[in-house]
Amino acid sequence: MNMSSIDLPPELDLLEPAFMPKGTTLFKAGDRCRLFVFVVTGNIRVDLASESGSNLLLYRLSANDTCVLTTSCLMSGDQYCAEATVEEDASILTMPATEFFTSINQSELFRSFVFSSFSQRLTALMTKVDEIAFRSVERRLAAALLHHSKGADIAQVTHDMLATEIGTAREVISRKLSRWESEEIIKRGRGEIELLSTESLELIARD
Amino acid sequence: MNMSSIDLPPELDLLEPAFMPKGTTLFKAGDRCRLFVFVVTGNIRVDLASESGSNLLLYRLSANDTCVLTTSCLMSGDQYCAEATVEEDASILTMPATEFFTSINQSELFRSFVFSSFSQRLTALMTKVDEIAFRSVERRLAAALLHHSKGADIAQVTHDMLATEIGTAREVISRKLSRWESEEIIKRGRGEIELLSTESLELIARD
DNA sequence: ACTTTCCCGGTGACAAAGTCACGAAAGCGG
DNA sequence: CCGCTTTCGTGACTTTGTCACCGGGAAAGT
Repeated sequence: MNMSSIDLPPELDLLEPAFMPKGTTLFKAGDRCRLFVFVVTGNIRVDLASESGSNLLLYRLSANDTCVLTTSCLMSGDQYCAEATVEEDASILTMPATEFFTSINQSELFRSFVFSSFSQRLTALMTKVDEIAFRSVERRLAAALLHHSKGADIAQVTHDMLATEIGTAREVISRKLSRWESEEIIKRGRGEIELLSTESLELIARD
Repeated sequence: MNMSSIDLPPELDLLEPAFMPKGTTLFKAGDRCRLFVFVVTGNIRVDLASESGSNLLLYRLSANDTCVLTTSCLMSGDQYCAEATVEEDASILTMPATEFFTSINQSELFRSFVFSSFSQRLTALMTKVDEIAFRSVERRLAAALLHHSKGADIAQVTHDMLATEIGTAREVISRKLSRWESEEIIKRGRGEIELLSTESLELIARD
C-alpha cells in the first residue's frame, strides 16, 4: 500500500525478526496479550470466531502493519477476542509489554507511529461494519473477487474463504457463483475462479 | 457504570464544560475533526449511516467517556465516518487538536487515560460486530429490550429505535414483537413496550 | 495402483430476515 | 375539530441463512 518508505521508529530496528510459517496461530480468542507485534513481511489474518464455528475476517496485516487488537489488549489489559493466523509466511518483530510501555512513554516517534497505525485500522474496521450491515452479499462478493484477482483475471480462493471474508455462508457463495457462471461473468474451478467480465463485477460492486 | 471516581487527568479540569441540549449533532460523516471530546454528563449516541438512509448504532457515550472515533480521527487525520447526536442533555469538555497533542506528549496521565478508554471502546466495537454478524435478530432484540427496561418492566422505545440499535429493519421488529405479544412475553404500546416475562426474554437473549 | 480420508463444491427444502408498498391509528399543533 | 406527523401493522415477495446430504477430486497411506 505505502510505496514510500515510512519512518520506522528506531526502537523497532533493535528487535530480532521471528519467522512464522504459513498456518501459525499468533493468538486466539481468550489468550492474554504479552507482546506488541509488528509485521515485517508476509500476511496475517485476524478473524472473529462465533460460538457456532463460523468465522469472519476482520482485517489483514502485511508489511509495516501493527495489530490493533494487540495494541488495544496491551493497553486495556483485556484478553484477545479474535484469532490471528499466518496466511503467507511472515516475519515479525515482537516487543514485550513492559518494553512496549517504556517505549510509548519515552519516544514520541514510537508513540505517534503506534497510534497513527492504530487509528487507521479503526477506520478500516468501521468500513467493515458498514459493509456487513448495509451492503448486499452480491456487492460484497463482487468486491472480494476483484480484490483477490488483483488485476489478473483469476482469483485463487475457495468458496469457504470468500464466505468468511464477506461474512456469509458457503452455500450462499456457491449459489451466487453458479448464477454468475450462467451469466458468463465468471467461470468456476476448484479452488479458483476465473473472472470473465471484470466490468460486470465492478458494476455490481459499485451498486 | 463506573461507580468509583476514576482519576481524571488534571488537563481536563482546566476546561470549561459546554452544554449540549438533546438533539444536538456533535459531528456527522465527512466532517473534519478539530476537537477532542470528553463527556461529563448526559448521553451521546454515535451512529453509522448508510447511503440508503438507514442507521446503525455503534456505541453510546456517557459520563467520563471519550469518543474513539474523535480520538482516532484526530490522530489519523481522517474525517469522521459516523454521526454523533445528543440523546440526553449533555455537558462535555472539548480540547483543540493542538492542545490535545501537547497534552498527549507531555502528560503520561493524560496519555494513558485517553488510550485506555480508546482501547476499551474498541473491544466494545468488536462485540458489536460479533453480535450483528453471528447472533439472530431475536436474540439481539431480546437483549435490547432488557437493556432498555433497566430492571423495570417497561422499555420506552419505538420500533424504529430498536431497529437501528440492533441493525435491522423496523418491520422485522414489529413482526417479532407481534409474535411475542401473542405469546404473552410482552405487551405493545405506542412508543413503549411492557415486559411481561423478563425470564423468557433472558432465555432468548442467552440463546 | 488401490483405497481411504479430506477438502471442496452443488443442491433441495425450508426458515429467517430484508424490502416494498400501503394503510390505519395515535398524538400534536393550530 | 382538522390536518399533519409519527408510529405501527401487514401482505407479498426477494434475499439470505441453515440443515442435510451427496459426489467428485486431491492427497496421503499401504
